[in-house]
Amino acid sequence: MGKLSEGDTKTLILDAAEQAFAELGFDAASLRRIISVAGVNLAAIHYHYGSKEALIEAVFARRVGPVNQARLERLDAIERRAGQGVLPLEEVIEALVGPALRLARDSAKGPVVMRLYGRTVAEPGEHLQKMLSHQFGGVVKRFATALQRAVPELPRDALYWRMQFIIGAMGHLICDPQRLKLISGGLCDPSDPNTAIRQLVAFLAAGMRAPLPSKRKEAPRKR
Amino acid sequence: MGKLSEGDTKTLILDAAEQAFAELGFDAASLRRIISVAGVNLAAIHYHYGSKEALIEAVFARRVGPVNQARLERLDAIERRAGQGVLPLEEVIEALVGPALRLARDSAKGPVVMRLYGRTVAEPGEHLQKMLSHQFGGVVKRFATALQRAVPELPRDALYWRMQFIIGAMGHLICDPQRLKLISGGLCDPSDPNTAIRQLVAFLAAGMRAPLPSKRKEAPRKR
DNA sequence: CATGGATTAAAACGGTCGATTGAATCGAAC
DNA sequence: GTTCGATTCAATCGACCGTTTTAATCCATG
Repeated sequence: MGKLSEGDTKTLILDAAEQAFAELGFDAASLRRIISVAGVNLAAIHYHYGSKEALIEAVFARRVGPVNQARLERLDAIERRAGQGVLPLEEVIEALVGPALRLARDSAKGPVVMRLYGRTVAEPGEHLQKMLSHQFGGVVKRFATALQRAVPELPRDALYWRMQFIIGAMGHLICDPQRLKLISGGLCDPSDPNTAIRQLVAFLAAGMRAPLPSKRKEAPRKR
Repeated sequence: MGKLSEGDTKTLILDAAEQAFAELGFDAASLRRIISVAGVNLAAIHYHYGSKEALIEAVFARRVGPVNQARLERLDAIERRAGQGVLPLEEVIEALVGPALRLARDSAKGPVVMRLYGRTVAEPGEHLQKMLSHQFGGVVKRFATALQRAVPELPRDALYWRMQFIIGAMGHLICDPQRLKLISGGLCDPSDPNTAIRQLVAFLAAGMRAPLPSKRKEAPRKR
């Protein structure tokens, strides 16, 4: 039972794969590049993981598992504290976006992990999408009911629309932090998770509390 | 001077490539699949476009150009109407997200175009990112100043943070409309651009008007 | 030291990719 | 009707991909 973790081939592969996937994307990152960075043999990947798809899943699960667990634990605490009453909206949103954004600070990997994490959402391919549904399905369901309890007067269709907006804003911030620094002229530093979380939670909570859009005025196109 | 447009090889390639890129992603969509759908020869792609990269750029530019033009025209009209006063926030946001979301209705292609359009944001690769900066740089700058004029009391750093959230929410909605229908159990129909725009604008406008996040309470992690 | 399962190493397999070549075909101008 | 540039075609190139195979090496156990 190898309990060796430093220099362990399996972990070396995982680290190099994570780096390569985040930098180049899942398709463009070849196994040969990964093994050259990891300093191991090509066949080791298939020996330890079986296939490239399984390697992708392993890389993904290592990071997403703890994040989703942290999300659910925070949500548990919030619900326990609130009892039967309404849930505090800001805290629910923070439980959803906080652990993901904080991943950049907790891990020595830094922005690399963020890009990997956010990129998967937009990636095509049946395999990745199945994996996403499997990994996030439960979390999405739990937070849907939690958000409903946080803004009880919100109709269900608007709730789902706004959840989609939350996921999009969070995912884009996670996926591409460099663009923010670029367009802001260096004014905003996306690698600081505390500022990012504060700004994001304030924005999203206000969005969740927005009055319902008026039904009419749907096609005022010139004529 | 070929003014023939129906059955034109160049256009056939462009249409098939757009379809394939949207469905499979830029890397996974091979030129051989594109030519088999278009019913043309493999060499025709290189004859008319020179390379796969150039083809991607052509596919992208055909759709993004008109969208960005529509955005700027709408913004021009808003600024003209407002004179020196503050700009109406909802209309500025609608000018930014409306043309992109409406692309699905205006084009016969439907959701295919949406997925292509949104996917590029999250894609890695130096070439695509250069292209993005070139295509969107001006639009981002224009809308940054316009949004500043719409919420004058907002500090500049918060403005850029919130612009990033706007782009993320819009991009995710454009990129992956199916997930919304899935998680909402069919309650929300993302292919209806009017509803999508109404919901998105209401959410984003409220987010832009959100009070500034409090500075403290930044690390209450257990200890 | 000998042994046998676990791990690593080197080499090759079949396949697909983007790109290129050179000949065949088309179509308008003379 | 011939000519010539524009376009299409089949065939192929070299490179790289993920995967597999087979042999060498390690290492705890008897």
